[in-house]
Amino acid sequence: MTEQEQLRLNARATVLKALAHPTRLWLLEQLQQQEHCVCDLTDGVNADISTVSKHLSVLKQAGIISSRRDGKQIYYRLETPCLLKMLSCVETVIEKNAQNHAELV
Amino acid sequence: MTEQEQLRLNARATVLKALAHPTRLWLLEQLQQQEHCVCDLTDGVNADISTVSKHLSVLKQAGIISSRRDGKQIYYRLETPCLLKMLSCVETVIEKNAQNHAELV
DNA sequence: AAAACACTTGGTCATTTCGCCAAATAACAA
DNA sequence: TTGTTATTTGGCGAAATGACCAAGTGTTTT
Repeated sequence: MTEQEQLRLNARATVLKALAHPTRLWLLEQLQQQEHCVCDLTDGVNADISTVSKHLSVLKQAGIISSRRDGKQIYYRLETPCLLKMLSCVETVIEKNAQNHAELV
Repeated sequence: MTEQEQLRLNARATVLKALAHPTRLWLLEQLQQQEHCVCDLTDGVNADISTVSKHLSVLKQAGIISSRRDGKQIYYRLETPCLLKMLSCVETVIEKNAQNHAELV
């Protein structure tokens, strides 16, 4: 693995790490159709507001979402909609796993 | 977030977490064309054999790769080739980030 | 059977992640 | 200005992750 490759793979891993959390995946699904403020999003998640805020911050840091302030609220928006579509392949893995597991029973 | 949703998102997050490591991404790229034994793969990674073996085990556990024994060696194979293709969207995020960063300078 | 080879597993330690609470900031309202 | 609402940030403890070394397993060679 060259240093060049190392950098490239680090960048990819960073984005994937940001995606790799159930709450963050849920947040992204909420943002798929339209932007939302933190208060909207907090309602659906069973977690502290500060926790949600930090998850959003992770996604923003990774460049997956962006934010804008409107009065007291901050609205988050999905920047790269293909990310959610791309998960169809992840779904393939999961279905395959379920099949394999079923075969073993 | 319903319990149903929770389970679905956990499954996705598990697969994404398995992908979210530079060394594991590198291993997957090696496996893209053909299967390889651990010794092949260890050569390219600057890490202990046991470390590589554990990374492969994570990928296998997630159902991303599979393995077969041939004599003394164990060969790993990519089970879901679409995973690597899907990373093109991750690449989009990275490029966008690079642009944004450039604009700020 | 003993040695050598290829790999995995267990143990340990350092680092990171996650979730909550409390405190800080930012915008608006009274 | 003081208070209120919306959100972020800092700090802390618990849990997960990652890397190495050493020991264990399975296979072939001698």
